[in-house]
Amino acid sequence: MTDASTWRRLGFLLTQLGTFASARFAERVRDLGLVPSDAGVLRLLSRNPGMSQRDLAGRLGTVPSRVVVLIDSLEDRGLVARTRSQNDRRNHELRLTDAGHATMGALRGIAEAHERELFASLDDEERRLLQGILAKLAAGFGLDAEVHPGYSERGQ
Amino acid sequence: MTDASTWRRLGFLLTQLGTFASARFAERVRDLGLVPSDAGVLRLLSRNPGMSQRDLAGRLGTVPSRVVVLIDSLEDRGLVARTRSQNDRRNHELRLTDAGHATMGALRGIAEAHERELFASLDDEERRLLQGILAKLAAGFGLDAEVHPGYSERGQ
DNA sequence: TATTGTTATACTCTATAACTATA
DNA sequence: TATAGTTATAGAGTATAACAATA
Repeated sequence: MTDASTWRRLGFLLTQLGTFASARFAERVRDLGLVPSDAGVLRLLSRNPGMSQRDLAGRLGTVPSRVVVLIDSLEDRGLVARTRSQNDRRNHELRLTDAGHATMGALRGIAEAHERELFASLDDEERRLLQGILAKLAAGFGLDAEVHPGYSERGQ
Repeated sequence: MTDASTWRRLGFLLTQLGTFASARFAERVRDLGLVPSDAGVLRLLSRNPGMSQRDLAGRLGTVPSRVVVLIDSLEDRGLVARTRSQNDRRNHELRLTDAGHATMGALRGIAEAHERELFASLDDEERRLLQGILAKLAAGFGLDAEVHPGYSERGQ
């Protein structure tokens, strides 16, 4: 049995490191002129081209009116395009533009550099163990493997 | 060498799980009528009674004006008391009231239950490994062992 | 009548700057 | 003149509700 101080420290560490990792990622994407929520939207649209705003809201766990603001901003910067669906003209189909795909490519590079930086102090065995344990925890809590958090309520 | 998809997944998992853990902790402390930032302040004051607001701001990584709001709220609820320092009447010495100590006790119980819930799916060996790896990472990034994140800027 | 997206609006959180009281 | 704390204020992010277009 693990003692109480270790019990306490584990959740604390997870929260601290998760926050640290997010903040560091935010710094990096800012170099691309993006905020973290932009990055998540681009990622989701690159994998699911043609998604409607409503689908996107559902997937991100937020409300449609928030998606309007997110997409307005990305559209203004020429990274995402809205086109009216021909099947149902109420829908907007969302897709990355060419510039959006290019930014998405840069984002992949940034994500990889981010990972390398974060886990540079671990050896291969430690990384493998950490990956296994964190994946087990995430699966247990039903976390969506494609969606970054931070689209609803206030982050804590 | 670990392959690229594993690299990527690790930081992603850390952010997801950290956010999940914070959100779950926020739910639990809400049962005590607190928000997470209250919990961190109570914790710090219980270990450092007599702290000034300026010291607290520095420790939390935020600005003095934010501390005013945090302490106002805790004082209104009778959990923290301000007393003018006799050495330097510009300073407020901050201390938990009796009710504040009682709430702090309840908070310890909640923190422990939180840990048990989060890591229930792991066996002792996995917990030990996770603890070692996370502690190594946190130390490498210079994270303060006593301070929860979330007092500056916006959560991500 | 129901649904998609939009707008208007309000609320919370946080930071900056000006202010007061003490030193 | 400098420092601790406070107040006023402004900005960002997010949600709710009312609305227009389409089904």
